[in-house]
Amino acid sequence: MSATNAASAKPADSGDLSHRYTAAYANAVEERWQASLAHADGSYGHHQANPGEPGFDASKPKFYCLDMFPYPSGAGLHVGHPEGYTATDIICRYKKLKGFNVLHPMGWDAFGLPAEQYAIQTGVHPEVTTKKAIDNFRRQLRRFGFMYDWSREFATIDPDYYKWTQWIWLQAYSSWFDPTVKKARPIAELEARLTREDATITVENAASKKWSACSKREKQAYLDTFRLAYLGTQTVNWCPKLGTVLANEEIIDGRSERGGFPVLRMPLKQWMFRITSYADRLLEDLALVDWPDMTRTLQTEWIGRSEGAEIHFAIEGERDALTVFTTRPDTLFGATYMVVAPEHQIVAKAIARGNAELAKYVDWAKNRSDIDRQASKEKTGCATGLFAINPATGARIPVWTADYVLMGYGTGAIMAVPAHDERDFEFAKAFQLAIVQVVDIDGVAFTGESATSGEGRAVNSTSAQLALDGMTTADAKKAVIAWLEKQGIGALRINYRLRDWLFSRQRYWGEPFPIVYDAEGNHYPIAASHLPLVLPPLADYSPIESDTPQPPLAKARDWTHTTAGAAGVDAADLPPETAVVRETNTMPGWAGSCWYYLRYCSSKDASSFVSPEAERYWMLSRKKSASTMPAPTTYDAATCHAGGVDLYVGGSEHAVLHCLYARFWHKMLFDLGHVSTPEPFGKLFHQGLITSYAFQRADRSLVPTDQVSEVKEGEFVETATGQKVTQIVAKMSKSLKNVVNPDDVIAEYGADTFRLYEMYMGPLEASKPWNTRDIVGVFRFLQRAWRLAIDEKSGEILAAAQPDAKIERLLHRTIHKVGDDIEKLSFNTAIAAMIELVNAATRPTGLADPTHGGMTRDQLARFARVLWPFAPHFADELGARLGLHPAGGAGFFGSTWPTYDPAMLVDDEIEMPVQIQGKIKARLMVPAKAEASAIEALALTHADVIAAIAGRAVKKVVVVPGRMVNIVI
RNA sequence: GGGCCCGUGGCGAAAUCGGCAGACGCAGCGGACUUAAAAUCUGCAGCCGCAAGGCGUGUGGGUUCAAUUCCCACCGGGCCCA
Repeated sequence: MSATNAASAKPADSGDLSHRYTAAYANAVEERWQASLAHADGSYGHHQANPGEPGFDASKPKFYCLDMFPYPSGAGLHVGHPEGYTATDIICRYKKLKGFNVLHPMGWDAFGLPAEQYAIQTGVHPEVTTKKAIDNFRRQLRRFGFMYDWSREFATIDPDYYKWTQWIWLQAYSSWFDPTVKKARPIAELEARLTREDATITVENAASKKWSACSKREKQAYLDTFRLAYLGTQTVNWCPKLGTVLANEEIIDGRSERGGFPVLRMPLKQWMFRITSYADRLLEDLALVDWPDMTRTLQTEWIGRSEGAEIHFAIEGERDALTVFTTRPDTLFGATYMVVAPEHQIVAKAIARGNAELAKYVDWAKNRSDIDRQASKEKTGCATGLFAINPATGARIPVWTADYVLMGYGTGAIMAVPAHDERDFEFAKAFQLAIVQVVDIDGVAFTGESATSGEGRAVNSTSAQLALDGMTTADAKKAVIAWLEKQGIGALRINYRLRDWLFSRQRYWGEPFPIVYDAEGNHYPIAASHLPLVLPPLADYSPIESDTPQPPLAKARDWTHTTAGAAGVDAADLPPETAVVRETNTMPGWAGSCWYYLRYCSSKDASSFVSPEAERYWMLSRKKSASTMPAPTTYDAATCHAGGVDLYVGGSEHAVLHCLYARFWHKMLFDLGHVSTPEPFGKLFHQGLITSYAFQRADRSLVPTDQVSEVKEGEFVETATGQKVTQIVAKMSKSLKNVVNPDDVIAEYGADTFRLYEMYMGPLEASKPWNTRDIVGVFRFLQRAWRLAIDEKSGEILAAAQPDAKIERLLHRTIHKVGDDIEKLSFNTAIAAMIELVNAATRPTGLADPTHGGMTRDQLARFARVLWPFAPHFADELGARLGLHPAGGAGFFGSTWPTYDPAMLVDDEIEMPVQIQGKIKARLMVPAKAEASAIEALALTHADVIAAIAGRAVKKVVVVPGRMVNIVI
């Protein structure tokens, strides 16, 4: 038997295949390599040095690859986690071989409700359960062999981390958005300017006062209206069940995103972020990043910029006008009534005039939950008894209130144009209000039976004051706005759907705000030198039952009641002995994830939230077109990438909230000079959801997987009843008993097989069902590759002495294709290419010289490096047995990606199909570089072609060199 | 209701500057090896048909020498926003 012929090395009858690549063998190999990454100093894994540290190579380009860090739940890793993590691990290993400095960190998003709820039930501190969950997650991630730089690991609950979360919040608190330069600036600059100019400001009760004449309190109140983090009274979404208020973003169809509980609206004083001041930049800068179109669209819609007009309607008998926002000022003549939200202050005035019916309606409407308000199709409302004047027509129009107008949108009041708005139309019909057509839409007749919406030409829109008839919608809008501005009763206005971000939560398990209040309720920041403000332990975590939200931290009386000096308030602001009370709300779960990618750059830095040098190195880089220029020191839009992180991979469920919040924080930090780039994430990618199979009865109810049997291929019945059920794809869930535990899969096949399977399932971005039966395919691939290289009896290398020309050629192609596919994140096709190579090499019958099958040691060494990003333990083991590195330690970590010869990618001769009328009739072998005319001549003289033409006249011959020939007759 | 995305063998999928549809894997069927099975190797395999051949990328149209790919309409599924 030739030792060069791996495939014919038939296994002996039994027993002594002690080096066969079985699951147990794979597990042993993997665990040995993983154990060797535990270093003597207690650290683990591969460390990537920062600039200035020993071992840092400044000549290499950087690649910062980020995974969305997980929330460490008690349930451990889900199979969905390793999907994205394997993808980034492959790219990072590849980039490492390609000569990059690679930053690939991991950490824990560890504040949040589940741990707090568990604490409420058990009394165990959330930190205890969370740290236990983190330990388990870390163990699982290491078992996958991901090459994270564990020296940079942290959790958002670490005081050393949230110290800086609090610090960043203080930056926002001490900043304002200057609209003239469209960026954040220190509020001290605003204060200095007001002092310098001795500006006249508006104080309480709309009185005007010189800055120098203002009291300290008045100055403070004025500055507070500018802070990027400010205390605002908002109608909030109060969720009694969760015991907290929620952001608009956390509510879906009137219920909490988490848990699906009802949400009530109530006014409350809360910490807010003035994210709306960044609306335009958040919108514009989406053009600077390489993100999925879907995600960009979602953020654009979420910000919801709309151009229109603000119009002030005079109210009979009232001093103040009623202001509305409309995107269709051109329909002003059609405004036949007005509607305000029940919470609108003008309603209170109307009630004060003694309108009992109105009071009754408002009470009823206010007590309706958002669910009821949105669910009811029937229009409800009540006339306020007030009348407004339509400035265009001079007509008296009634002011109504209705719950379909929400206080949170626009100004909480609308001018109703029933002829051209569906909801206004229904309302007008229900209450017999006038309907006047003012837009003639091409091809759509206005019948009075329904509203017509869209653009057209103005009709019925001319009065002594204003003439619009005949104008296009766009022109009419401009004309109306110009007229409103001239009259001083309105103006062009840009409105956003985006609201300011409610940042307070009535929760325990979150970052405390570094702020205290004096007896009068004035707020004072805690100096940075007193951070972190550590979360105090509690004995009882349960929510405080109350009509109003009561944060659990209020129970920590010893902590909340302190003095200004002890808390760390600047003595210039407040004498140190002054009694103060701490803020008892905490920050939401989003806080920690808004900047964690920055902390990874220098996660142990004690003197700043991120070391400026490390931040600049990892976040700032040149565009490809400017790659020959020296490394940048400051951002330059023409030559630098706007986004810092080179690749960010995570689920699309974070496409709006997390990715919008992080951008907002990043832009604030950018404006204040703390980070180098205007955007945090250059390229964003969403991996698809891993689903599972489930079974459905005829009535569409679902049956847990363990209650179903397969009677024959593809046919399933419910075991208990014998009734037929259909196999469908569904989300993994405990109730359906179709959740796959990664630990089990690794035990059965090894981590390398798990990694390969998830990458081979399909495109990374696609949602795909887990099919346990398919795993064996990639496992067999590894077994075949192993057998190709290793003698299963001795464990020694089994290599060909001479390279086979065909295999060498295929190897070059594989190196090329796998590298290309990794860059495109097309891992399934990369793996298919490697399988083809191994199949060809293990099938000596297909080779030119069957006695020289398999691969040489040199070929195996190149193959191992191609496989390494995907199945690192396997590849490192193979590398060690080939003598390329020691059997343990870094393996191929410091190696290079194999090169290929472009000449090997093209064949000398290729097969081309010849079609007649689009049907293939013959196949032609032609030289790869043959001219079209030569191919045509060859085709027309081919016997099968002549037969197929059967003497008919050839009208046209289309030759696409390298592709095909089509003959038209 | 509006917007976006997706429909390819029994299954996961591949191929889209328009150019041989179904690479690769699973499941399936046959053969070799084996007392047998597993494992391995090897062959077959879109559908109809003994074959020649025909039909095939959700359905119907269109553009083109040529359409999974581009355009229109519809059907089905998903996601987001109302």
